[in-house]
Amino acid sequence: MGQIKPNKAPDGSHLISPIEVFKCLSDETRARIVFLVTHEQELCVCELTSALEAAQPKISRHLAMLRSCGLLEDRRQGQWVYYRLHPQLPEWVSEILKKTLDSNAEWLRQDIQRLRQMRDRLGSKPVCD
Amino acid sequence: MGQIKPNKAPDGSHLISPIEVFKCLSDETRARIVFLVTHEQELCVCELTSALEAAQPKISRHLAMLRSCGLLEDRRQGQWVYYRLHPQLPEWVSEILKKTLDSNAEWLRQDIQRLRQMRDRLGSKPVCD
DNA sequence: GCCATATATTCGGTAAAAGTAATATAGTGG
DNA sequence: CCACTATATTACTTTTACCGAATATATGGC
Repeated sequence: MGQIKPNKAPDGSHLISPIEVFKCLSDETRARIVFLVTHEQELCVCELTSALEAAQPKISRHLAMLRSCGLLEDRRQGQWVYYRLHPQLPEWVSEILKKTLDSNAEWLRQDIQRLRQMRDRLGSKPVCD
Repeated sequence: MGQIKPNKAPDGSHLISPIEVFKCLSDETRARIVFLVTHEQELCVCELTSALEAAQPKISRHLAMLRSCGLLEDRRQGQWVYYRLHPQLPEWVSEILKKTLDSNAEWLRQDIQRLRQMRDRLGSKPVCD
């Protein structure tokens, strides 16, 4: 995965090639991140490490790739960094994300469940929010 | 890309994971093959080598991967082998192929053009048909 | 400034994927 | 059976991508 800076298309959406998109989604860790974020709107890094049960540097490295190709956008809030789908994602990309997610719900079940459990465990405590 | 034999889902469609699909499409040669086939319904190997201007063994190797994961189906006719999208492809896969193709027409333009030129050059001669 | 927590980056090793060249198989027509 | 064309496969080399461990940076609270 090279480091490609996203350019703008005439309509203001990001210029991102099919290959780039599919490369992003061809790694299991990245795919789970992208689809979790698609499902949950916004997630911080610690939620992702919990949900995926993966080491933090691993998640961060993949997040960097997803950022650099324009699929995700990050937003810092205090010590936390939140990731969401890039708002200027071309329509066809959001479409295939949604379609794939809807048709493969079972696939993400465990990750989503771990996410819920983590949130329940934290209860109303103001951590990571 | 491993050699994974496609299994059947309850509805008769192939069981193919999102990751497998995206891995197939993450290589430029394979993506061009798949989208060309999506666009043209059916293509034989020699048409693909011409359209992509690639060595025949290279095309054949990628075709083997696309076959083994259930994305393409092959059909032999005389000395030619024709490839098409696998008829039992899950609906979500055909959807994202169509959507991606429609939204990235420019991307395949040259390949399609070379295909047309090849066909024009052969004219009505009964080669590769 | 110091410590704790959250996140990012770098480095070195390794394994998987892609390319090239050579060779094998399959079908067709003589 | 032989020669020819189309396609597939194998063996080898090179490149790319991923991972783990260590380290760096950023923020918040004292």
